[in-house]
Amino acid sequence: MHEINPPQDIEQLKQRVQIIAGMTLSELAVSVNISVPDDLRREKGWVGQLVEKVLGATAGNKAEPDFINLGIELKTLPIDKKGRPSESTYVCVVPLKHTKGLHWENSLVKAKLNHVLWIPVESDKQIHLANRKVGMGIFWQANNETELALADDFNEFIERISLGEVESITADQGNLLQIRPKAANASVVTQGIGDEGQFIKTLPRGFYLRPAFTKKIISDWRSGTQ
DNA sequence: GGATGATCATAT
DNA sequence: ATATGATCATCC
Repeated sequence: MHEINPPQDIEQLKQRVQIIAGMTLSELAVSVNISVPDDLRREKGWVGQLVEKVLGATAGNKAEPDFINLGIELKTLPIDKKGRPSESTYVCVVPLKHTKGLHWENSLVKAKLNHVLWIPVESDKQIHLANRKVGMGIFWQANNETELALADDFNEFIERISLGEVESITADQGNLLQIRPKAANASVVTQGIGDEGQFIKTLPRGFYLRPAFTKKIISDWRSGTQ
């Protein structure tokens, strides 16, 4: 089985997206010669990594959009039996130091969310993982209003982090974005800024998109208003 | 049932 | 330790 090359242009990516729409995860797994786990408990990123391979995304852990030549970020979106996103969407790690001069315009969050390819995937646990189907992919870009709202959230978070308030940020903050732990476990530490400006050891955090936000993305798409 | 905080696998 | 891919587990 050969590797699937990155799509050369967005048209080629759109073709691939159309081909996989309606297929099961089992069918996709066969096409790239990997096996389907019994469940996701020990392989939480399996669906995302499968779709990456199938669409020819550059596998890896680089802090940049998946299709770097197209400026497009790939995200699978778990969809429950009611047709709504069942989980939040991880965006990227939260910078906890070197926040000086960091703002929305030069942020990784903006770079990744500039253009997103959402691939809906059934997440209902009553459907065996292998039999869950992929939906029609959605190419999405924020409108001006949405981008301003994202920027507001982002800038407020960065301000608090700069002020040494990282440890008092909870998932309640933010309208579209939120900050939550992002680590193998609660004992992992990274360097951050403390309340007196000193370096501290703290839990790594990630930016996530709230389910209510991704829900609106797909409902807008379905109603054709985009 | 939904949201928050915790966690799992893998690569570098 | 840091980044990617996320979902799990528990509490309300």
